[in-house]
Amino acid sequence: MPTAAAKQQDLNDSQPLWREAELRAADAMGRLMEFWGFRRHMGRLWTILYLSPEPMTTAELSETLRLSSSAVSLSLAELVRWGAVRKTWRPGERKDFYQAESSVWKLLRRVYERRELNLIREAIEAFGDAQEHLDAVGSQLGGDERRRVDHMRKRLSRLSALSRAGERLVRLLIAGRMINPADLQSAEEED
Amino acid sequence: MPTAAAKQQDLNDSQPLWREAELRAADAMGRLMEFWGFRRHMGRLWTILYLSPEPMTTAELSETLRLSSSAVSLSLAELVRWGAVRKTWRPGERKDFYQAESSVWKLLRRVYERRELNLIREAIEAFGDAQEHLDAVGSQLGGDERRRVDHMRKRLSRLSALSRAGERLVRLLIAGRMINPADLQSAEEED
DNA sequence: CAGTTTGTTCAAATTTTCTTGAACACTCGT
DNA sequence: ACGAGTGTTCAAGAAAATTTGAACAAACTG
Repeated sequence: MPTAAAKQQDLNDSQPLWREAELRAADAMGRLMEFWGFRRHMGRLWTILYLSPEPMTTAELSETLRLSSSAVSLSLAELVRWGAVRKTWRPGERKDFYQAESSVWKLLRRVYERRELNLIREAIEAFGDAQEHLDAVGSQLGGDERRRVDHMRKRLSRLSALSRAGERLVRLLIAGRMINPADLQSAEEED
Repeated sequence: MPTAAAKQQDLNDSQPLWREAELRAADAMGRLMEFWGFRRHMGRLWTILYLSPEPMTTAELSETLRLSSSAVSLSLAELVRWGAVRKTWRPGERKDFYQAESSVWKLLRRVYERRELNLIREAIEAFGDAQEHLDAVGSQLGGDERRRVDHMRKRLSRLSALSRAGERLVRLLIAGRMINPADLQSAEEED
């Protein structure tokens, strides 16, 4: 019976020569995606598909990355929902084949549109709520309390201005238009 | 003995009227920060300090957010490392006081500089390694294998170009200069 | 229609991350 | 130097997430 080490060696031997390069790229993308708030396997799977000239099956993917078929199924489904991967089929084959959406720019845009924009909008809303709340109680107060609330009001309106500026920037990004980061800078200066 | 609900009510009653607004804003920022890969408490604590006209002590912070003193200490220390919060002291007081860095733009820039830029650089390096690896094995092959490796080479060089374009964009952002997202778009078109 | 093959869902198990209270360390005033 | 008041570190416990194998479901074949 072969030892575990020997088995591992066999595995290495049976891999195509370019497997190593493929895995390094996949890992790099996995780290990027994980950092960006996605499952790491989404980045890894997408990269394998992106580097492959042919669509691949779940079996090939799970073999390449040594993932269970359920992990592959889960992450692929999410990639499909994000439009990062498409299913295709081949005449005479019953399996599903997957291929990567190859325009990274398109994908970036979609994520900013669906996810980041939403996040910012929620923040804008929350800051707005907080401001309303302050306005409601502010009038009842005097003295120290009043000064305190006035300070909060100024700061909150800066946060609101900043987040609205952020929203505009993301919109511009999505539209592929020029962005001026100085807009953020000035959003918190005006008073 | 008061019930738990009654205790909670007492607590509510003893809070200043603006506490609710403060907490809403803090929570919104906590969500943003958590999404952005930081501890959620960092966003919450920073916001409380940002809204306060006076520097605050750890005791006040832990009371406001109902956090253990160790949680406060941990997150504050990290905020200090990021330059998002500064310690100050008052004559005659032994406690540490904390105040928020109030320029959000400065903070954004620092994070992009220290963290995102680094992340992209690591990815660029990894893609570069993968390319070298491919070049090393590519020459030994022929036929199908050769075609396969050529395809990978094209795709990898696109990933490299994209990540280098990303690095340039982040640099521009940090410098506060205009950014053209179309640079990303064109980075993956040229072949 | 029975039997395969393939894909998805689910709950349990594992791993990772977060939170906390207690122990430790440090500083200052007496 | 001692003791009170602060702040930090650490290990244990709690919570959250990821991962997996197995059960289930769906689609096709003969």
